[in-house]
Parts: sequence; C-alpha cells; structure tokens
Amino acid sequence: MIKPRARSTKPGAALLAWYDVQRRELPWRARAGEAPDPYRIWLSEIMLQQTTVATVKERYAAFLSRWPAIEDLARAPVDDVLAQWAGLGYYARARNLHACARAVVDSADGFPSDEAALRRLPGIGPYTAAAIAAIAFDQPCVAVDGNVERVIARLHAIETPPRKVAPLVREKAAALMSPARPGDSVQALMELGALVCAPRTPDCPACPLSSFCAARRLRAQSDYPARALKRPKPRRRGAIFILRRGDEALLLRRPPRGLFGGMNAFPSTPLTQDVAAAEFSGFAPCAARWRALEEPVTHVFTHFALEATVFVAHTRAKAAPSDCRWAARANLGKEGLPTLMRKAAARAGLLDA
DNA sequence: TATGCGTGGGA
DNA sequence: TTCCCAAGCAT
Repeated sequence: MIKPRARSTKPGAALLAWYDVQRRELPWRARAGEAPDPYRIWLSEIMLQQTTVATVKERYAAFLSRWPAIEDLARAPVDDVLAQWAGLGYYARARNLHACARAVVDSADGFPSDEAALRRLPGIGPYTAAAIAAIAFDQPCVAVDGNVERVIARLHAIETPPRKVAPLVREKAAALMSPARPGDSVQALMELGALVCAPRTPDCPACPLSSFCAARRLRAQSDYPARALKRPKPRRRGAIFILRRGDEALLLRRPPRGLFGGMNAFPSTPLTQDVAAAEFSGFAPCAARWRALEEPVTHVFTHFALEATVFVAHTRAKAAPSDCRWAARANLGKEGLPTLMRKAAARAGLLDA
C-alpha cells in the first residue's frame, strides 16, 4: 500500500496561495494589483520595528495625515516629528526617520529601490532594507524578521542558537520565495508568523506548511526557535522633578542621547542608574522646596524596571536652569512627552492619567 | 558582538 | 503577577 502523498504542492506555492486568501487589509499595504507606495511602506516598516500592528495602525494614520508625502516630512522640524512620535518608544527611530526623509529628498535619485542603497540610510537595517526592496519595489530580497525566523526555525526544526542562526534562516527563507512575486512572498512569510505560526499557540491545522513542518512532526513546535537565556530585569529607583512657575509654566529638558534622547522630559536622576532615595536631592535642577508625592510612578522598560518618586516644587524665578526651558503648561499635551513622563505629569495632577 | 533603547497587550 | 515579545537598529 502506497501512502497518499500529502505534499501535492510545493511549500512556496502553498504559502502564496494561503496568503492570497488570508492576507489582512492593512493601511500601508497595497491591495492586490495596486502599486505600493514606497513612502508608506518605509514609514510603516520603521513604525513596526518592535511594535505591534495594533499600535501602529492608530499612529500611522495620524502621521500620514500630517505628512502625506516624504517631502512634507523632510520639511518638518525634527521636534515636530519627535512630538508626533511620542508614546511610540524607541525614539531613535523618529530621529532617524526624519534624517532619512531629508537624505532621500536631498538626493537626486529619490527613494532608492536597491537593497544596498536602502541599507545606507539612517534607521534602515538589514531587515528593513530587504523588506522595502521586496515589498515596495518587488525585488527578490529576503527579509528576515522575528516572524520569519520563527516560521523557518519550526519548519526545519533548527536548533542553532539564536546568535548564529541568521544565515541558515535566510537560506531556508529564500527557498520559499517565489521569483515572480518577491513582495508577496516576504509578506506571506511574515503574515503566516503573525496569524498562524504564533509564538505561543500555533494554529497548525490552519497552516499551509503543516505537512512540511519538522517541528510539528516532532510535536515540538514550542521548542523552536531556540531561545536566548534571559537575564533578570534590574529594578531601579530614581526621581523625577517637576518645577512649576506659577500656574502656567513647567520646566522641561531634552536628554541629548540615550534614554528619551531628543524628547521632552522632566529633569530627573539618571534613570538608567539605580539611585537611592538619600541621593535624590543632589539631582534636583535647582534649589527649591521639593515635595515628594505619595505614590511613586512605575514603568517597565525593555532592560529595567523603574520606580520613580515624583517631586514637585514652585518657583518665581524667570531664568531656566541650564539645559532646561520653560514650557507652557497648556501645551504639555502637544509637547509630546514619553509615556513615563506623562505618568509623572499625571501623578502631579497636570495631565489626565 | 553584546548591549541599550519604549511601550502595550496577551497568556 | 509575571513573562513574553512585536515587521530591529546603532554602536
């Protein structure tokens, strides 16, 4: 008795057939048969770096509405772009986005379609360069993101540790690409990872590649991809200082780099360091009658958890301490504060929580 | 190459 | 509560 052959189709073709039916309508995604807009693809790819589709959907619409074309974005002051980005995190993305817009608009050739040229632009790394080249320009480039790595690692039961797995994943992903439809192939792999081959509970019965999947044969889907060992997240303490001048002005500063680089922030202890309560006063922006609010604000970053005591003081001084500026309280919402700083402002009763 | 860099949601 | 992690990049 000959076993019936389940693999009637090649995996790459099965993947595309699945994508043609199951693909989501996304604001930045061209509909079938429509030409993609490189500006929109690029903007979405930058926003989507380490950020969920649900979050990006909301922010993308507002961003695109404000700057409909890359020339508009290039013309805008970088501070406006950062303010619009506030709350999205990883603020270097916004600085690089703006720098990239200016570089593209200043160049005679417009938006590059070549992976290598894209890779040279600020904020565009290996994944994003390949994704833009494939999706916006239909070039045969293999974009490997977290989704693709997971799909491929399971498909081939790859045991290679995460640090060294990239070349193999890339090779296996390339084998799934359709030469006729590179953009759709790339998106299909990512879509499969997002909708079916999910990190925790893959829906294998719904997967077009299930009959090819080594991890499924081993009944060990959750063992792939091999995960890096995690280090415990340090807990740090710090203080945030909110100085009020009368009822109309607040003291803000912009950290030049690092955490919240370029963003508006209240003066604080160096938040990436653990600072004991006894040391707080040494970091206040000026001498004043600082009053500590009862409940600290807590915030969890990628690499540490913070508990910050919020201090408030009033002053009548006109001059702002060095590195700082006065901002109208009424504009606080528009200034574009990072989420932690919004929490602090809310705790002080200056913003709605 | 290992680390720093935000935030929000789901299990 | 805690953990995981989401279309990564720069240095």
